[in-house]
Amino acid sequence: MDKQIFQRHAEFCQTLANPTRLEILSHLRDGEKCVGELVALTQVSQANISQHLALLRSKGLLTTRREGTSIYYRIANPKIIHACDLIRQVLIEQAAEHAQVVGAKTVARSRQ
Amino acid sequence: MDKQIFQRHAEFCQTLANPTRLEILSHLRDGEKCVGELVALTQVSQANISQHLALLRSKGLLTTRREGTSIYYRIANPKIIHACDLIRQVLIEQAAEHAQVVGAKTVARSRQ
DNA sequence: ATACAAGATTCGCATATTCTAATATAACGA
DNA sequence: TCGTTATATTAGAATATGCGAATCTTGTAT
Repeated sequence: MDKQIFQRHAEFCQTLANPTRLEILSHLRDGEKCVGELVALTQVSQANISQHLALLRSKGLLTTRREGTSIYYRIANPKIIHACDLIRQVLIEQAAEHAQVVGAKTVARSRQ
Repeated sequence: MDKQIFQRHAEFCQTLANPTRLEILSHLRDGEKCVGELVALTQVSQANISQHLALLRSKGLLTTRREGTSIYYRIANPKIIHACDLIRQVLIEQAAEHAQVVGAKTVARSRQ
């Protein structure tokens, strides 16, 4: 089997496996933003935002553009957004299923 | 902003962020398999496969069925597969883009 | 009851990730 | 050139993750 692809796939998922990075992607979904804007939007420290941006850039998820002293980041490939949306959907479905199960159990308990 | 959703989304991605777990999901994509089969298919130690299966189950990605002493695992929600496929696609596109860039650079270099 | 086979769990170590604090760099204006 | 603003980088501590080795559970057959 080709373990290589699973390795790279895992690394990609690892890149998405951080709430701050997901929030950054979410803020960039409808257009580029500079670092300062992202800091303000997320309320996360500048250093930390910068670290996450560097990581996302190094993994090819973001690209940059300089304008004066500001650096604007934007999403490199719109499919990244689609992938995030799809995962979000699974998440919502799972939550719904879980609620159903909990609900069923509660009903069962109330009938005992 | 609702950080909660980013947190849960990140945890979900974290669950997918391991090559062995992705390989397990890949093997289960067309039907359930028991632990021993997965061990044989992946060539990973039984203890480790079991650990990964437990994690995937605890996160709601897999469900189980017992048959004698064997326990069969299967994917809980087919959308999980779709999400994996979409990420795989992004991965492939990125690889293609990267190859293009590298190719362009090589051409440029050869023209110097 | 005993033995065996299939899985699960626990422990401990090695490695990876994330964050904060401090510092560095780069562009710009006076 | 100097100061200021925007961003990047580094170091180090805290926490999380992944894995092998050993052990435990459970089901089944004798």
